[in-house]
Amino acid sequence: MPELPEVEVVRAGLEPAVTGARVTSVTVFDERSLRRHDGPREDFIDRLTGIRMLAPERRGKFLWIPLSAPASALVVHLGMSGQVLLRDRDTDDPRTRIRLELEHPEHGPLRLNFVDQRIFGSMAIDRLVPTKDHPAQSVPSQVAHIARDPLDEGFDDEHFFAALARRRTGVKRALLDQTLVSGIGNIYADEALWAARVHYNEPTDALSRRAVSLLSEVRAVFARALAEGGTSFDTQYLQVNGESGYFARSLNAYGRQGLPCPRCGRPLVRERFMNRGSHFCAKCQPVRRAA
DNA sequence: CCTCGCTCCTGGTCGC
DNA sequence: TGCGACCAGGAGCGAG
Repeated sequence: MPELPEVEVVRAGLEPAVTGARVTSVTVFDERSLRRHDGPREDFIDRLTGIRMLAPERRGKFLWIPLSAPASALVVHLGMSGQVLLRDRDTDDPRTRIRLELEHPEHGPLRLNFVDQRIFGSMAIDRLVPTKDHPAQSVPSQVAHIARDPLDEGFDDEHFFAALARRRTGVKRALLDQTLVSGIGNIYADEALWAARVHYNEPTDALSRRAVSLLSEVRAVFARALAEGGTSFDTQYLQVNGESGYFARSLNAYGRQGLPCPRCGRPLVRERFMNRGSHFCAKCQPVRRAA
């Protein structure tokens, strides 16, 4: 499941390939992948064809490529199973929903396949709007309600702690709320909670200072995943061009139910929560109640 | 305004 | 061998 680190690897891998490239043709194989586009497929195709792409940007799990048409961008969300694959002109991929043919001034012709098995992801053309807290920056309108992510220079730690404490809910639900803090999905939420020794359903207003270590662990988990994703151009290109699209992770809690906790040895537990799995150590992450 | 549950989706896997 | 049930979960939406 692509969360912030995976999306960032895609963004970085796309950057050298698409920046300055011109879109020569667009094919929409499945209109459901345009669910978030405001208009029919013809509108999407018309607005993209012939346009030039600028350097890709990201906030949380949202990725967008600003376009030469003023104040507009191609917004990409990978959803559960989305991939953006850079190919040569002759290569196709199963379950390609949208295809862009590009012409790059240096790299020549390039094919960009948007592949998505479960069609939770999407592409859309959207307008860019200034951000509230930093009007010199702009983001797509459909990203404007998303909070900054913890790797964003503009992320305000104290503001986050205050907003977290005001919530009347469990901490994992809060971590997954992209309007509070963006980029965290189910896997890295479980990993950060395990590292900070916090139970997933602990009330946010009971965290107190452990919220500080929780945010710190979120950043550490992201940093490790990014390090695994590689930072060289070649590695990034392989990710974007690769078969799976996602790099292998070393996980301590997620998906490890029944296996020993790497910290205390007690078998890890998996419970259903919010219609998905929560993986944790019942000893290291005991249930606590509000103070 | 806030919280929470439902819905969208497909393909791999499992059990009968 | 075939087929139905189940499972994975990000994000938007509407109910309360």
